[in-house]
Amino acid sequence: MPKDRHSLLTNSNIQLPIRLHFQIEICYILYLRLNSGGYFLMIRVRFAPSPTGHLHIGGARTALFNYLFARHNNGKFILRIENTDRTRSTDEYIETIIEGMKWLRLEWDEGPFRQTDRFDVYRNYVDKLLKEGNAYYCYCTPEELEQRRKEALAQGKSPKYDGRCRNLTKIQDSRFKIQEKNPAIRFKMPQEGQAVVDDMIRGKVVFENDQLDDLIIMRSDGTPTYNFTVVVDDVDMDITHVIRGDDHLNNTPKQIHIYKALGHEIPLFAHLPMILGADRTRLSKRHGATSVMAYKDMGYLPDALVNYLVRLGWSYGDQEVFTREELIKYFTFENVGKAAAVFNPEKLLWLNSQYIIKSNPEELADMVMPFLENAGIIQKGQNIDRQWLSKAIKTLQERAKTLVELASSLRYYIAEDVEYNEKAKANFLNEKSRALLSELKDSLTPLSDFSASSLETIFMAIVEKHGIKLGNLAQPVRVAMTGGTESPGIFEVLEIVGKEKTLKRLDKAVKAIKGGN
RNA sequence: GUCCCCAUCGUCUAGCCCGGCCUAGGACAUUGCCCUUUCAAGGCAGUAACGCGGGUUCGAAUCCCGCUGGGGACGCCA
Repeated sequence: MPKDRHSLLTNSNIQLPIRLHFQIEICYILYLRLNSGGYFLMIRVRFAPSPTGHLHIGGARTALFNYLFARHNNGKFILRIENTDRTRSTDEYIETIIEGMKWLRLEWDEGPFRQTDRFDVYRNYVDKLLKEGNAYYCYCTPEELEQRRKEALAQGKSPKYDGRCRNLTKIQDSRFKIQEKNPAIRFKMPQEGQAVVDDMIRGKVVFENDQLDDLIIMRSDGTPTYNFTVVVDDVDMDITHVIRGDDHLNNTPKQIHIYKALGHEIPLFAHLPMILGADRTRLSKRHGATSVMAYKDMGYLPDALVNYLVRLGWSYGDQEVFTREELIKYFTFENVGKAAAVFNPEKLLWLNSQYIIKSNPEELADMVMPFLENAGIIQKGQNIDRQWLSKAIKTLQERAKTLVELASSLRYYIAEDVEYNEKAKANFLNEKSRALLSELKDSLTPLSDFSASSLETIFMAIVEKHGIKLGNLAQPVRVAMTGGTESPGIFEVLEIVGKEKTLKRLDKAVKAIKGGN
């Protein structure tokens, strides 16, 4: 296996078109297969969230692309928790992130690893850099640095670190140590030449090294920082492809130099375009729900959310709806776009309705239970005939866009009684319909086969007898049965509600009209 | 201020690499019609986009340059 697989990709100094670049990458993989006696590159990717908040839409999309890329290539997907910021990271957030990943079925192969468990590893690498002259102690205080940054910005200058501790003499250094100043440790960034990021989405992105500053890799309290730990972990975990948000593109040249200082080959990168809110700024709480679990609570199906998220930046011709298997089969970075995407809740809602239509009623019955409890339609632990519930759900599938809506429509099937919508009552429960409702009730009373088809026969007989349209009978019945004017076909509704409750509700409607007048 | 990224309907996108099959396709939303016991679902039709300016070329959404616009990054955050 060649030591520097990257040289194959970076030797050419022309700007490669992306797709050509891609072909080279594929050739490279084939090359490995051919030249390594059956061994071929095992793709290893990771999702590395910081537990300073819930799993949000953007993070979930990043996780999803990592997952799909790994599965498509029979590689490994690793979950790593980046919690070196101990002041903001919490275990609760670690749990909710894991919960979100599980809900979306983004199964990982290794981990979750926590960076806080790996501090000795980072310490070793820091010592190595220090010993080899690639890092140095910095005695500037955060306050001083903040002050200088402000000044530079005010003067319209770059807020880059001025490097004043970079070349301290041994004497100066030990003088500071005697003063018991706790130093941070900075990485010595090359100041000449360029760093080239090899990106699967954007091609080669060139940065001038003199733009880069000596970043802090270890805080004065001895904890390591992100740009350092991310490289150490990716090296340690043999990550071959770093797939993450666009907002990290600017960090990448710095990380590349750390890879080099560590003597490790550089992975391939994929910087995904951002997800924006309706105002085209970075998606945040201001734009509505951003946490994945909030969508669960709003009655979205995980597969619908996954399907929506994948289409933010990725496409496969004109296809909109994908099974998980199709996603894995079709996913490549060749079809990932470069432009940021606006999160559109309406399209997500449409996809969700499509997924509800496609689902088995039995599956929906399971999924809707918590929502029924939440809405107080059934009590916790209350027994409910699943077969009957599935039948009821079947009539509602194409009418409910979320599980919340589904639960709420289920109310008139399950509850003992219904409450009338005022407008519906005024429009349909009147003197004219009273006789029809009463007649229907009488016709239904002796009926033993309470099925939709035999109910239809009875309805049609009444309609014909009076020379009216079916709607003239159906709408008042609908109000009597559901309290409102919208429902599945009236015969199905009656069949599912059942004879006993149907008669009761018809009776109540007739009485309501009498009482009302 | 500096650096980086991006640019097709209101939104997600196809087409761009390899210029002509583009009178720019699909989807969401929206409007109208059909179906219909209501509401949906479904079907059909409509409105709607290559940011601007220069090149290159017989020919540019597609290649090149500039501009404009948008986004992101510049932490002892990740």
